[in-house]
Amino acid sequence: MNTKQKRKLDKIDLNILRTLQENGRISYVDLADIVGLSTTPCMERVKRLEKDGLIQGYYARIDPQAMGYGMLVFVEISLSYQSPDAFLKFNKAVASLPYVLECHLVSGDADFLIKARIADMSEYRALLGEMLLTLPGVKNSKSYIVMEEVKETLSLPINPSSPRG
Amino acid sequence: MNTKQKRKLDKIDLNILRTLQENGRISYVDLADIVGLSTTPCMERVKRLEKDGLIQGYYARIDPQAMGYGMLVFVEISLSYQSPDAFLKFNKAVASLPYVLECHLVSGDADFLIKARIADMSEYRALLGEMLLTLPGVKNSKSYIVMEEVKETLSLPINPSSPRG
DNA sequence: TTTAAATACAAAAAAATAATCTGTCAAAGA
DNA sequence: TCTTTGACAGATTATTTTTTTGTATTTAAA
Repeated sequence: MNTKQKRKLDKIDLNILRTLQENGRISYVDLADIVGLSTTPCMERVKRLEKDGLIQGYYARIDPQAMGYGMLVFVEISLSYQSPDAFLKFNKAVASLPYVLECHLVSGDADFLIKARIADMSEYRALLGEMLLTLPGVKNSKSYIVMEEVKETLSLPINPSSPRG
Repeated sequence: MNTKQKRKLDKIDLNILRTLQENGRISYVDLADIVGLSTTPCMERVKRLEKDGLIQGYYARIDPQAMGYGMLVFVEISLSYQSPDAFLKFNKAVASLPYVLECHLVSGDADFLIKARIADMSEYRALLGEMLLTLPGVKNSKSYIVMEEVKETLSLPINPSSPRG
């Protein structure tokens, strides 16, 4: 197993996670202050949380608009054959597409749900026509073009009762 | 305007953004080394990129599974009335729901597309029945339950030709 | 063309933080 | 009780961040 937690997460650990989740570049000094520890044990906890895989990485969020990705779109994809091999091939192909930020295998009407950022309509057409629809085994697609991003966050609700699993 | 770029982004800026996007906690010393500057101008650039809104924040990614959010679901929501007021009310209500990580106003069959993480089926039922479907003006919904997360990243493709806008 | 102002940079110095080390305390088990 | 283990604070050292200083280059005005 990858996520082996030898020790249970206590309130302080959850506080650390909650804080880093919102402020990934906070100093250990400030973090220690927030969670009520001195820096040494605070840092030890962070390192352990990283090692145990609870903290999966630190990322800066870059303004998509400013990078020329003014358009956000979700695309449903259905495959002709739902064989394991077809799924595997599709997975591999789609994961390497740079515009594709997310791809999920879903139950329901479609087979895959893809989230992609592109510059504009012409790039969207290119993405769909030249990249997605030409992937192995694709039958059809349906797109949801985002008109307004109401909410977008990575932050999970972390409170004293988490984790609940 | 919020994203006022007084200066155009050069190759070094893009390199900084690309690096921070993947490693949000890198030190300025190391970052400067990567982009080929000394620490002072490197840090000045980062500060400016933050001030100008190109860097929107730094975030640690926490393992959802370990936090008790083993289930990922996308929910399409249609409203009965597509009035601006109805949208506004729905926006406000859904943005405050903790399980909802994303909510987008979309064109296409549905009105909103929501991404939510919950613990399990019973929490999903509660989310749908007690939170989403009781929001003002909701007509109906359709869910895509994620069986496998093929790809999930925040990283935009940033190369020397970006931004292209 | 020359001068002045602005910008970007490197290098050095100061301040702050990260990382390591040491010792104490408390809990768990022999 | 004694020992071991784990978590912690405080001190120390190493490293990084931040500020300061000075230089080179560019831009705009004289």
